[in-house]
Amino acid sequence: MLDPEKGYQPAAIEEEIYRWWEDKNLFHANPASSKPAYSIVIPPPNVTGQLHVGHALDNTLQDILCRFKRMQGYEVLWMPGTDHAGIATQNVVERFLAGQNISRHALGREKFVEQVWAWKEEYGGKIISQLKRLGASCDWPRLRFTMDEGLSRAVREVFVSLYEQGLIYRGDYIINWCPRCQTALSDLESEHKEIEGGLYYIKYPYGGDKEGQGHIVVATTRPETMLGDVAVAINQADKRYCHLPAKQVRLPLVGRLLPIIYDDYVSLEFGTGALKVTPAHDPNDFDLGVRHNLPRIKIMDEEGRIGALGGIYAGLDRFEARARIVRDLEEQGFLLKQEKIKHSVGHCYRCSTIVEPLLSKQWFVRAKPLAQAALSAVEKGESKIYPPMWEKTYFEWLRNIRDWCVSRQIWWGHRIPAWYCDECGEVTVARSEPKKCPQCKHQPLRQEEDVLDTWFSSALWPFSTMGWPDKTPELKKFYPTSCLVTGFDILFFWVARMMMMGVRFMREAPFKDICIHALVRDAQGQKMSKSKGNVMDPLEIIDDYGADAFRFTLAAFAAQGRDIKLSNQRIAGYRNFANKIWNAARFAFMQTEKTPLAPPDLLTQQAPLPEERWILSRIGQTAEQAAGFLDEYRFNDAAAQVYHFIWHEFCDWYLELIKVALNDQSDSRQQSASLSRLFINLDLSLRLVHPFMPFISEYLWQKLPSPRVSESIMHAPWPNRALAPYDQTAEQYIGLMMDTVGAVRNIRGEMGISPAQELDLQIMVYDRAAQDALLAQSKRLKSLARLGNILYINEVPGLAAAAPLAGVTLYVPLAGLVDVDKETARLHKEIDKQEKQARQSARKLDTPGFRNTAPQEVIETEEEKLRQAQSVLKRLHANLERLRSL
RNA sequence: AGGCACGUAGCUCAGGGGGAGAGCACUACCCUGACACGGUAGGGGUCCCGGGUUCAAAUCCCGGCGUGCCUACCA
Repeated sequence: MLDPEKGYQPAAIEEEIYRWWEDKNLFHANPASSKPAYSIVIPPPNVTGQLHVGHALDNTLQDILCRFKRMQGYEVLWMPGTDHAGIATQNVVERFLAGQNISRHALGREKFVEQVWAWKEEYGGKIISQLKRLGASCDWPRLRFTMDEGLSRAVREVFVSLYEQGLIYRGDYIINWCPRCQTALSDLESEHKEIEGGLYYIKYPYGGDKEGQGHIVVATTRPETMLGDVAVAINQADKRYCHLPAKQVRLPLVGRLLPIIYDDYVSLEFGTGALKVTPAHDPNDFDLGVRHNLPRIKIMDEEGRIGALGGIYAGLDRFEARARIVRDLEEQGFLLKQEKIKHSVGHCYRCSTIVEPLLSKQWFVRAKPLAQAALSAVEKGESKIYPPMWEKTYFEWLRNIRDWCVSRQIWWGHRIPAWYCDECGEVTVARSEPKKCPQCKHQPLRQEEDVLDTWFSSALWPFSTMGWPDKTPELKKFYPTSCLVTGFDILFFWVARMMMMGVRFMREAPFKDICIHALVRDAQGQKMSKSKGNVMDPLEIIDDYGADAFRFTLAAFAAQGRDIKLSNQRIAGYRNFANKIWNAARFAFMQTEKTPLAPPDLLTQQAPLPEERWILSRIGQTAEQAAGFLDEYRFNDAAAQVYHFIWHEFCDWYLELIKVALNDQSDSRQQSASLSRLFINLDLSLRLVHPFMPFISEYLWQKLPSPRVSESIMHAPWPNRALAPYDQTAEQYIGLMMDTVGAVRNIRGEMGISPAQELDLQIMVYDRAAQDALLAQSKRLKSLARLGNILYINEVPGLAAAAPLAGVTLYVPLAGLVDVDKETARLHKEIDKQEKQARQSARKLDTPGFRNTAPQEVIETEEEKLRQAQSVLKRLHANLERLRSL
């Protein structure tokens, strides 16, 4: 049945098991169910995406929760879907077309969008099938896409109603512009990175009637923007500029006269205290311009080139222009000095091009009122964030939120439902395309070319996927969702905005809990990236170790608030764990070949053995604790609990103990009863494993010869105290026995007595209950500790080795078993050897040349050797002591 | 610049006012009829440093040092 030669072979069963689950429709969530609801919406991966370890972590955690809650009797909806991922996808397809020498512009908008759809049809399913390999139990027939019919309707509905409520507006503001992607970006999409740049000090000579009588020095990192300067600003409190001779300066290279203005915004510390003001190309200067009513001179175009207003520099790329202007300033004596400076500069989060702050007409969402509601939902505890430290970050961002630029000058996305009348200039925002202008009746109207930020549709995900704006049974049953599981990297991009939209349009926060997990890194703690070549492919990991082992590793690592350092070594460890489970089950199955299962009435007649009561008690305890941990999203603690239970309680003790009864041919009734109970306990134990390791647990569960409570382990109840009652007596009995066996084994190991050698044991008892407990266990005690006779005594015999326990002291008579003289001689020899080793290592470490010249590893080896030798010495001396006492 | 986290065994990390823990790695012995992807036993730590609170601090507080991350409109 289970091939003993090869051990557990995950690849052989995973696909089959998954197909069976799908065929049986076991992931389906029924909104009409009377069970309590539990729901999660998947963070939709990009349609063009490949499954990476981040997805694997995220979805493993969600799957663990879903499977756990299903077993606890909830009607579970795990809503799957994919995201159209505006700029990212457009870039991918653009690059693909570029490979065929086709440019997006040559193709035209309509054809290009067709191409993207075709791309999506071809590759969009890839990540879904990859999620299936992970074991994700999503309700796949519900699969949604942010640009499908229903979700697009939700997007239009939200946009129009926000517009009607005055929460969406269009206007000229400074936005982040990516000259490569040729689109506006939101503040979040501009990633600040520290880079080395130049700080240029430029002389602006006094102008007007003070022409040629000195100058003011301004400092800038972007000298090319001076072409758009309209003023120089100083702080009134700045003593250096108390008595300026002039009210104007002349702009070098250009010759324009600029007013000197005064504003508190200008820092006294930075640069020279004088600030050049360029309202069309800097967000602060823009604000200054508004305050002081300054003109806006836009000198750069959308491709990052100097425009017509840039005079002789027109047509130059922004960085060429910078170099040219610096050169010209220098030649003409305007450049005072330049220094190197480290400063943070915005980069496009999709293509890493340096973002240009640009004056542009865009659509904005008024964020403050929406943010306020999202804020108070968490403050009031309507939604809880785990771990709580993220709350602060969440609050901080929402409190300082700025309006959200939602228009993008790309083609792939939801086209903004606004129409322009070229006749009268009227703008119409509507749910469906208006035939003619409502003002002047002109037709046809021209639709807005821009599309929405991809995060706009993601923000609606928790309710749009459930059919909103219709009132669907799904919304009624499953909204708000129980939990959102995601990485902290999209806390603002996505989580905060879902909160904003959810509270606004559903009047209820979209999640009861928000579980924020960390990032997956490589074994050295480096962020995985293609350029570093340290990317681990989840599919390769699954091929090598199995999905279960991979999942368990992720869960075991998912400690709150700490990044995950993934290593193959660790995954191999949990692969071994899967194998352990496999072999434990194999042991049970093998017993059926020689022992019949007990009929039901025999099970009621035959009282359970202490170890059977004990393991049941442990199952209950493990189930309880693991459940508690999962409810607090402490996946690592839950996983550790299950791991320890299976390996170190179920396998190490229960299986070893029960072998005694299973092999006792003199009592076939007990054999049968114990075998049947073994399967019951295996059944319950597999359930504890199932959320973490769904494949192996289902496979083995299906093979159980005993009757099962449900078609799949997926719907087998999570063990509780009713199924696995607490048994204090059994826990005490077995605990004492475990200690006793351990003590005997310790003596055996330390004294170098062969495991095959049968030992006698003398027990001195101070506690009557302990004696009774041990007496009752003597058969199993003999088997596990390989004992001959057990003797209960009242006084200390002359020749013995002792190990004290609670209530008893154990003596193992060693006369005749250990040749004291021979063993002593051996130990002395060994000690000499270790001392020599230690001296050698110590000497090497002491040699100055050694330390200075040797590579790090050599030193570590010597230190390791020294440490090792010292610890061995310590132990050898202890054993000598012991021998002397014999 | 501000904020948040972290510093515990060789490595990766739990824990958290009174006994210093796990997994892996390491050492020794064992191919014992579930499993060598295994078993049994064992070694190993100034819990970053300095102060304070306390009968008691790895744990709480303050201050350092170090590391990582996030936010930000300082030219």
